[in-house]
Amino acid sequence: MSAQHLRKIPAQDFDLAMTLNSGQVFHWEKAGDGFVGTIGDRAVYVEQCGDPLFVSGGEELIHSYFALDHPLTEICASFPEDPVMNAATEFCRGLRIIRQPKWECLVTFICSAMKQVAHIRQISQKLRERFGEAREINGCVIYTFPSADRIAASSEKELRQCALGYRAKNLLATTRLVARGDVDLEKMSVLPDVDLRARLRELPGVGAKVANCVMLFAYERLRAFPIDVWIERVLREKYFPRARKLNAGRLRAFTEKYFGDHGGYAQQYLFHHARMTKTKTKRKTRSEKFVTTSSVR
DNA sequence: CTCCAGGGATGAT
DNA sequence: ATCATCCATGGA
Repeated sequence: MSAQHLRKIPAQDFDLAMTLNSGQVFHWEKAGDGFVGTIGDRAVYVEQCGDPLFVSGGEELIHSYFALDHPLTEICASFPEDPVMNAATEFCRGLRIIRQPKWECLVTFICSAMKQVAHIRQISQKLRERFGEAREINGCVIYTFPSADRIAASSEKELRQCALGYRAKNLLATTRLVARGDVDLEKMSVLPDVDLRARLRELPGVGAKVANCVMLFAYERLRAFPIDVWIERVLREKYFPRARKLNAGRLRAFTEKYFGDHGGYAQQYLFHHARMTKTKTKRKTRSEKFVTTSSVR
């Protein structure tokens, strides 16, 4: 795309590439010097050169989607002061929690159960290609995220062809609740955190973790603290290095009080930092495993 | 080949 | 309330 067709958006304290690659959204693709993707039913191109963004596809929409109005300095200043949190905050400078469409976010995280980020991207892509609408931008063909009505008109068999596996049944059940109007995701915006979480968890395929992801990434509930295998590993290794009887309830109680009003942001920084700095440990030999496990006793 | 992944539903204690 | 087991699929 030639530069004169792009509009400039100021974007201080924002890292576009890190935000899109931090495991909160899964459909953006590299294109030229930037990324193409959809925001709702709009196709968008975004690239970052220095601080500002250069975009085509609707400046106000993009400004809101990437949450450029979030006071990132204040948010980071609200984090607890400890070495683990400080390292993650330094590493994730410019990473923002974006405002995703609710339906799209809910479906994506129902599909995320026991899946690697790379595979969630594949599932998202297949759902879009099969059920969404094509859009063309910057020489790329991309697809909108399909509506609840469109997915409700499909079958479990069709969904399984998108590599959904056992998640297909839950996704279809939740889709039908939304398509029939039994659940109104937009109206749920007015609910306080506790009630919103409870309502989300009534949906098939939505447990504590997925509910918190949807609250954080689509309902802008910045306290919501999803605990997945990565975060649980960080908490156990870094914050409770020698604790026994550390169950889910105990972890939840700790995270809710320790990480504060922007716990969701803190969680995302810990998550991304842990994933990006993971050391590809050489697989332990049988004898090493024996020494390790026996020394724990 | 094996191991594991941004977990949830279910049933047994 | 808390815990064990099963669930599909594919990347590493």
